[in-house]
Amino acid sequence: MIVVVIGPTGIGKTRLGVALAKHFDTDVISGDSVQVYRGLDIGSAKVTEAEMDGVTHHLIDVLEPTEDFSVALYQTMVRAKIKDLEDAGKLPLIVGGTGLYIKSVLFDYNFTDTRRDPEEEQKYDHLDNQQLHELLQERDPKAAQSIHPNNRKRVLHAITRSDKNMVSANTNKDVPVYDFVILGLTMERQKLYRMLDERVDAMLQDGLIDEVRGLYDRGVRTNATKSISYRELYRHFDGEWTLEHAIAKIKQHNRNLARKQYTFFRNQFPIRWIQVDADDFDQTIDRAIAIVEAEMNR
RNA sequence: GGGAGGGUAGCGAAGUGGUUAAACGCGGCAGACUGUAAAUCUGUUCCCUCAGGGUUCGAUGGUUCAAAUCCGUCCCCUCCCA
Repeated sequence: MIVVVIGPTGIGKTRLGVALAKHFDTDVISGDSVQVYRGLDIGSAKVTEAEMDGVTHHLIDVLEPTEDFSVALYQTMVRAKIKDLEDAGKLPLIVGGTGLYIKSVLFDYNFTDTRRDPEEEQKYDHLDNQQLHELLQERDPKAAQSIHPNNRKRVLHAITRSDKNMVSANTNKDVPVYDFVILGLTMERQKLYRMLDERVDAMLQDGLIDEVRGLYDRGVRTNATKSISYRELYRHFDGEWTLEHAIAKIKQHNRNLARKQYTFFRNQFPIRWIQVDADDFDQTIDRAIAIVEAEMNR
């Protein structure tokens, strides 16, 4: 049995995670694609030492921002961690908001095909979206059917995959590989949006600008620095945006992210939703514990 | 007081007599999702609905078969001269 806590950014997953870990005497496995990077702390809303309150957190600070990361790697690392915890007689607890990453762990995703290959993809620069899609239609009709012509990134990936004689044959994404409960945190949209705006102001107070400036000055420009908080301030440092505009964009992007997360969760996971009352979080914790215990006793 | 330019859907902004409920962008909402996922992409967005219907373009009164688009009056905004 695995317990998973998901929910939009800023809703309180971290807090609930720590509470559950303490109650069930276990660790937290992060389900976040940005917090894996060292040095991206304030901007990624990474758990602080104080917030951890003694609870061990895995998959946090495991990579330098210059290192590559991917779903496949995440899946491998987390599955290994789950095994470690199970072997130690502990309840695996995954807490995070990166839907696909978490889904890839719980369901039977096979990342045996190739990863994206930018050099191979360049060979198709001369084709427009429509032509590319037609080419894919010939090579891998099944993939073509499920990918929109305008989604060039995915069309290209499917084509370069077909170049290597690998056809998309993955159909197991709905087959679970573990027994799990997924707790989903939710709250009124407008209220969440307000909290997100306030959280950005708090990050600024905590030194967000210095943190990002440090990465910028080191010349770090990777996928890690394309995440929210970092990419907007980079544009400010590049002279494209005023600080004020960058901050407004950070807030905007956090709201957009929250909405996108809801869409993924709602449609991709069987979820036990818990309505969060920010003024009475203990109630949220109690409800979560009750749901998990009921599941464990089934 | 004199002169010039404006007021268009949540916001910005096209449109300057008919095929315009009104381009486009943003924001909102919804959706897709197997190697950048805090990514990439799609749909939708005046109101009621399936077809279809009902109200719109500062206000009001006109002209016209027909107006966001032309004319009168009024209200508000910006700039310039006094």
